[in-house]
Amino acid sequence: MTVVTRFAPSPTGFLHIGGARTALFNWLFARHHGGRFVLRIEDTDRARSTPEAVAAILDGLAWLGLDWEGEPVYQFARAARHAEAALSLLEKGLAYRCYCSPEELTAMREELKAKGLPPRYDGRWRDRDPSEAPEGVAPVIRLKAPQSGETVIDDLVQGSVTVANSQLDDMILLRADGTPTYMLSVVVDDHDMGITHVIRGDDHLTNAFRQTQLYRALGWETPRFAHIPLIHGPDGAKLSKRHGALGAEAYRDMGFLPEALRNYLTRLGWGHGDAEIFSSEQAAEWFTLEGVGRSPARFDMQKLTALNGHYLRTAEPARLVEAIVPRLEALLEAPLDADARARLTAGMPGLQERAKTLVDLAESAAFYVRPLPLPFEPKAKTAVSGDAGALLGALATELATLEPWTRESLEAFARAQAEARGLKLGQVAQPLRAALTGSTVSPPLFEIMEILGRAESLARLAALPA
RNA sequence: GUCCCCAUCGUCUAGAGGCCUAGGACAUCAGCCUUUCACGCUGAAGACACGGGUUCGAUUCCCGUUGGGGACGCCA
Repeated sequence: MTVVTRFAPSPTGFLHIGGARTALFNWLFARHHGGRFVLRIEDTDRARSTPEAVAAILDGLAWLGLDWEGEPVYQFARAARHAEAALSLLEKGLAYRCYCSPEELTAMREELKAKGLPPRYDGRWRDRDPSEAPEGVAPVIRLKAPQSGETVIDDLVQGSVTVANSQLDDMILLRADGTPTYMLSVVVDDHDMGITHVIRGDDHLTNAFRQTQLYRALGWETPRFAHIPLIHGPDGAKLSKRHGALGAEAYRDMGFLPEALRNYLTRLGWGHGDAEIFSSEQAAEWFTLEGVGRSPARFDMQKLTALNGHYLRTAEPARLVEAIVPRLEALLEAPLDADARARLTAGMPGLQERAKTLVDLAESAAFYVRPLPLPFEPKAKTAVSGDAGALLGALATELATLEPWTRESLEAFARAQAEARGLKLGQVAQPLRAALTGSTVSPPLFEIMEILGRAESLARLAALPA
């Protein structure tokens, strides 16, 4: 049997990080088994679903590199099929019409709650004769769920979980307006799409019981369930927008690489021995549901950042240049010319070694492409003032005729100058660094000078702040 | 409130009864490297929530307590 997994987001917002991980686990599981990973857009809530949200989710998945097979299934388009399933249940006496108004149900819940009882539908229309139906009220269709016994799900992550059927009420299948509810749609779609493994957030665990009842009523075999633990914020509470329940594109904008986020998310709630850094191909080879933990995990920006630093250091320089050019152009409010790009390309190895995110990378690369005069950080300004100013003037004179202009000879020059003046190398190098970059932090000085070239270096030495 | 789930360093985790003097990673601290910052390297500190069982022996199995989380919609 071919494994078929799915990711089924509702398009009411962006692809948040928890959803991204759910998609990732489904993708990994399918790949591990040589199966298929498909997408279904759960857009049956017409009031809240938007095409923008669909686009955001698809973009997020694409950016993360989670490719799905075929075209996404739009759930709303299958409403007629869902209704047909509910009607078939009605015919078989496995479902019934309920004429309660929403107000009546709210009152029922509040009354039960006040008594300290669980807020459930009491089944008042379950066995009532349809002839008692009130005039002008459109009924909903409810499943005639078993009232005794228990429902057990054999979850691939959580193990065997049992709930008493008395805890579950008769769920609504079809709304008064004839549209299907989520419970019905999910079951029908998962069945029709041939989904073999439903891997989703733990918050759906209780839904699995109701869905199991529905599968039984419909006479269908249930898929295997795997409810993965939720991701929490740094404070252990449910992940909110304040923490990191941001869209995937927010992580992209913060300068994270998709492979870093994939690696991090894979490791969150899943482990394979001591493995920490691995490709997605490797992860797919290793990925099993047995490796998924059962407790919720907190989202840790620092670890993601550290991982991102690793992937940044090992990335292709050319790719990183392309990634930061738009950021730099936005920063400088001007397009970069070929000369600027050449400097970035030459300087990238030294730059990427030091960056943690693409945002850092762009910031630290900016000095290579800024027009003069350079903006100076306070510390850098201090570093080129006073005695250092005179020193830089003297060095500039010597530098004008230094041959050759290579990092090796520049270093030899700086060492010789330092020795001749009774200074430490750092006392010569720091003022130069500050003068050439406007900062006290940069890639190796002589590498910078070589890349900048003699003319630019001298121009910078001549354009120091007052 | 009812039901369900969870529980190893600050965080993510390894651990499937003796291999545990509980391992790794991030973060933290100290040092080395060094023209700055990173990287890298070395070292330090740091956890089995608690209480009962079961067993010759429990981090590992069972029960309870406590703590955390989730679900209880004509939302998905």
